[in-house]
Amino acid sequence: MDESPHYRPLYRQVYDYLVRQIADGAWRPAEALPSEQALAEKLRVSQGTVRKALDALAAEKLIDRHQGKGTFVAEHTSERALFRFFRLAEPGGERAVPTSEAESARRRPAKAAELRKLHLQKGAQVVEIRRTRLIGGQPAVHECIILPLAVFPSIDRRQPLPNALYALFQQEYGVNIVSTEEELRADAARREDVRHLKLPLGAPLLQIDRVAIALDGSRVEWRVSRCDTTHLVYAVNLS
Amino acid sequence: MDESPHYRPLYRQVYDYLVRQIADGAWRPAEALPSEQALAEKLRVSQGTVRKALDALAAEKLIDRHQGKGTFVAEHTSERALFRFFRLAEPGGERAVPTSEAESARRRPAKAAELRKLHLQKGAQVVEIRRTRLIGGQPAVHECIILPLAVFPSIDRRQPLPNALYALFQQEYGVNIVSTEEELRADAARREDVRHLKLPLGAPLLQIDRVAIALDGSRVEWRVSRCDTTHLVYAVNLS
DNA sequence: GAGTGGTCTAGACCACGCA
DNA sequence: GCGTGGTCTAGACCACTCT
Repeated sequence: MDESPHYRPLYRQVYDYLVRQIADGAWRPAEALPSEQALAEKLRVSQGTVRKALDALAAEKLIDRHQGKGTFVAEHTSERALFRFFRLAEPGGERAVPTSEAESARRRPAKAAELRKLHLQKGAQVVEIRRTRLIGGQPAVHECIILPLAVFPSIDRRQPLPNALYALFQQEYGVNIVSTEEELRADAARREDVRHLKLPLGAPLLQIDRVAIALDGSRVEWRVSRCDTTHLVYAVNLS
Repeated sequence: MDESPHYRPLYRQVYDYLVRQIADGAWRPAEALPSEQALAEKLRVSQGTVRKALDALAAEKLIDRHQGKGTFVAEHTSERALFRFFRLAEPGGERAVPTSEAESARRRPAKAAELRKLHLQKGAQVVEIRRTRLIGGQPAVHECIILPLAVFPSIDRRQPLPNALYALFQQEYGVNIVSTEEELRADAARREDVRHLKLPLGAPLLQIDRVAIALDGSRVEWRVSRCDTTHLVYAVNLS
């Protein structure tokens, strides 16, 4: 494996090695990794040590393991991505499924706030995507998405964009979203919101400010969603 | 251990046994459990099997483990409970710390919605607590908390209530809150909100509807918080 | 030094998916 | 029946805390 001045357990080194391999695309999404035994022999450690590393990866949903079948790179299918990061639901439970419309994308230099949010260098280019999302045929969310052009080259030329952007990020750009940081607040509908969401001016809406973080820790998306929560709720389960 | 018709791995049986022990208060919060070796001998399993069960408990934050010291029942100190389940923060990061004022508690029969939310039987008594919470000296949240009287006997006579209710639940009633289900929506300030939160009528506010779930899976608290998010945000990190 | 949890190993056997 | 991951064991050694 590798040597470092500070002590790092063997299984941790195996873990880091595997994360790097996945991030570098050594195995495609949904493709099988080598078996525990094969990895153990290749890395010259015991099978138990490999297993501990793989269990950690599975806990973070980076891989899927199936007894009798093998270990696979987790795939950001649109259903999974929606279920994992899209939190709007009917009050009481059922997860809501959105469709998109009225989409636009354009590239431009990043503004100061965007440089800060995405940890970009001055002068960086971004793509701004705006779209309205419908739930049950009704406009429910309008969102503004900022992406660094350097991470997603020419993504602005790729219209229409799929409903689940994170699946596109993974499949076409090799970018795995592993976590998000969100800030929620209530705000009053502005003229712009009235236009997008058929709400009265000043009506309360829920604003979700999200930064998405990739496998390598970089901040690759800033998304501000303004949601009509008359018929929907944002559902969180903490534990 | 025990026998059941369906297959349950040994470590799972050890896990269930330990959960039951903790739920029954076999060890007080912050008290040490027996060592891995001692548990292994008592339960007639290998140390590795006990370890796997303990690791799972630690992952769910039911116990704390410290190399060289031992394994301890996790304690819901007020700081920890606030950090874990109180999500209001300054925009950008710093977690906000609330104080309470204008508190009231009274017992009464549960209403229909409360029976449903808390899975109570008709005729059950509940305690309704209302309080305003200040952040930085300013009223920021008004909440209405519904508790089943059967679970928290005489809790209505215990005023003033501590800021962190979940620590009280654990220490005085043996009730460990392990998870919550929340639904968030934006709403317009009503007359009642104006009185509590110094907001203009109709101003947007964030409503958090939370059910808290105890170690045994029972639903032991329904809390509706109405928050002024002019200066605060609700922060969520998903992964 | 004694006792705790943490790491690592080697090997046996079980449960599952598939051909 | 073979190969996969899942469980379980026994034992060695390491790292940390406390006395």
